[in-house]
Amino acid sequence: MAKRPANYHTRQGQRILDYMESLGGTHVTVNQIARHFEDTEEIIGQATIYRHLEKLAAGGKIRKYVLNEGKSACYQYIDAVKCRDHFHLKCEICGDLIHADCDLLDKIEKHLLCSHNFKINLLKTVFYGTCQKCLAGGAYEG
Amino acid sequence: MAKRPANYHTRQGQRILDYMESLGGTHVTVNQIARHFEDTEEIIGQATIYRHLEKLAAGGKIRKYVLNEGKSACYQYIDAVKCRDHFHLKCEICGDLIHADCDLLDKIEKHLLCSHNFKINLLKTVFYGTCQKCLAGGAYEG
DNA sequence: TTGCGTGCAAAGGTTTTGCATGGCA
DNA sequence: TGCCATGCAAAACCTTTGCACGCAA
Repeated sequence: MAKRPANYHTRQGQRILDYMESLGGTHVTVNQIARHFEDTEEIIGQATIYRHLEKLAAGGKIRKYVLNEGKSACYQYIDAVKCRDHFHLKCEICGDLIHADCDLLDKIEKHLLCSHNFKINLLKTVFYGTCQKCLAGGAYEG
Repeated sequence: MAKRPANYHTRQGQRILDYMESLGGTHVTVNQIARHFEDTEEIIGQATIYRHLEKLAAGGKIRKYVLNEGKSACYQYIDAVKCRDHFHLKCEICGDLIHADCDLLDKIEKHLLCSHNFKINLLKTVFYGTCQKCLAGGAYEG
């Protein structure tokens, strides 16, 4: 009954995944991705990029971030295996992604499950805030 | 140099503030607010609602949540007395947004700040996962 | 009277969707 | 061959902005 997408292997899907991997963890917007393929003269429609990013994010290959409200979302390649058991802190100012690995996580996970009956998905959950550097530096853009 | 708005007292501004207060801390979107005034046959333009919400948020009367990039923001009246923070649990299956209000939040907040030097932004952070209903029912919509 | 606040409509931007076609399995 | 994926364009969506008029001070 659950309609499962076939997930064909296509040139476009491969190119997009390759590109995300090649960035080594840097985040990019859809616009930047689109421009990249324009530059390399690969024709990949914007809708296709969106569709693939959505799939990749759902599958845990990449992660989607929303740094500015009206602005476009950012996507970043992650290692789904390594990132399964720690949580992620995304700095809204510098954009850094911090992989936090500590036992608070267990507590949160258990508490949400026991007290709120909520099973958290760590692949998708991101804590937004301000990182050490930006807290200290007090670097505010105009 | 800072151009300070005069902040006239107007019917619209009062009505919007009244309405936000009357909700007692519940979230609403701009759309819900607009519909409310349509229902009560108060003519208040959408732009006016946005402008007032922005002012109220800037003045600390209400709080703005940006939970999803393309989706509309949520606004919540802040009661000076019971100005409780809470966190958000978003069910990936049914889409429900749960407002969880418990003291685990304080622990998380403090821990992230003390141990990870990370100041979490609760207005933006959302915990993704599976809610009680969907865990139990296993109800998948086609 | 002054000039801010308002309402309407249009613009701006990002993301989604419809549909005919092409490509993967 | 069947069906998904693609590309193009248009639509949908939220939010901001421009402008003339009304209303608070």
